[in-house]
Amino acid sequence: MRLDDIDHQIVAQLLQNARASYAQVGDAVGLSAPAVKRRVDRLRHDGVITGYTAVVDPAALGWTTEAFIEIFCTGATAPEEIYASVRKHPEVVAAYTVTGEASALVHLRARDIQHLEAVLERLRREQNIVQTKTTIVLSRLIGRPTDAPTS
Amino acid sequence: MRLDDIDHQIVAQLLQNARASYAQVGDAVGLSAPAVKRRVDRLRHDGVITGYTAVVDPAALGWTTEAFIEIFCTGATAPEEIYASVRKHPEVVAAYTVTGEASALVHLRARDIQHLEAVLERLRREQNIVQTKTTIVLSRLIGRPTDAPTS
DNA sequence: ACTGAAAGAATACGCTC
DNA sequence: GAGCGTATTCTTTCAGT
Repeated sequence: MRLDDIDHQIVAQLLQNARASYAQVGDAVGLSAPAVKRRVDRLRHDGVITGYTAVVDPAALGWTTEAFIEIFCTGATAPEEIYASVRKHPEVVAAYTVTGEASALVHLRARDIQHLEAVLERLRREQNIVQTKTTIVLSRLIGRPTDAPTS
Repeated sequence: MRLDDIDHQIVAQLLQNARASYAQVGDAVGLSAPAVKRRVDRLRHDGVITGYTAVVDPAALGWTTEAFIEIFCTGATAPEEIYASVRKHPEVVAAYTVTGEASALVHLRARDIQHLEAVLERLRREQNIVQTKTTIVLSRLIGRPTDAPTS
């Protein structure tokens, strides 16, 4: 599962435009369309590329509020339990276990402040969670869509 | 620029698989392929969909370390200045200005801990930045690839 | 919404290193 | 044998009506 330079170029192309045709990608990297397809198939099979997604502007869909929540859990709560508590909430975009005082860091998006408040209440009702600390995003400076997949 | 229910379904489909054909999307939402294309064109034109990207597993590319850095700036540093200080570093995946004590929150990815350390040193050399507080990601619990675009 | 022309994807086959 | 390219067939896309 070693990736050569052309593999990296192909990945870069697909990061830029996941709907590009194999011929287009081939033009960019100096390969024929079937050769590109073979490599992409391999990259998918090897788990380097796990999927393709549209890049959507949340604000255009009416999701104007974004926040990071530090979650503090009881004693030694396993990551699986945190996962279970957090995955139910569709507003959660990402969640991580982290070093430091907090047990986990949750990245979420809400329609507005009222919606955010509702989500926080829901989160705090979870059994494991004893405290939350919210940091609201004022503005997004950079946001490369480079996040890893759910599945 | 109002979106009806079918628009939302189309967006959901493309979030799930950006390389799906118009016919496939049409099947899922109950429309013909050309009708889907018209709507997608409109969604792109209206800035709801800003692009398409591959979902890549950073670990498979050798990027195993991830961290969130709270950045503390001198006095009243403008968001533009923070942006300028942060955008140069390719390891930065996302950056936000936030409420709370910190001026900004930076999400970054590095190859390993040594690389992370190097990035932190680079960041701290920036003029505006007086202090950083690093939180290292131990494990990713959830990561829906729903982040907004760069441009 | 449907049809016809054009473009792209997938497979098979032959060539080179 | 591993990898690329060409050729063919089949599907998808797109612009007309």
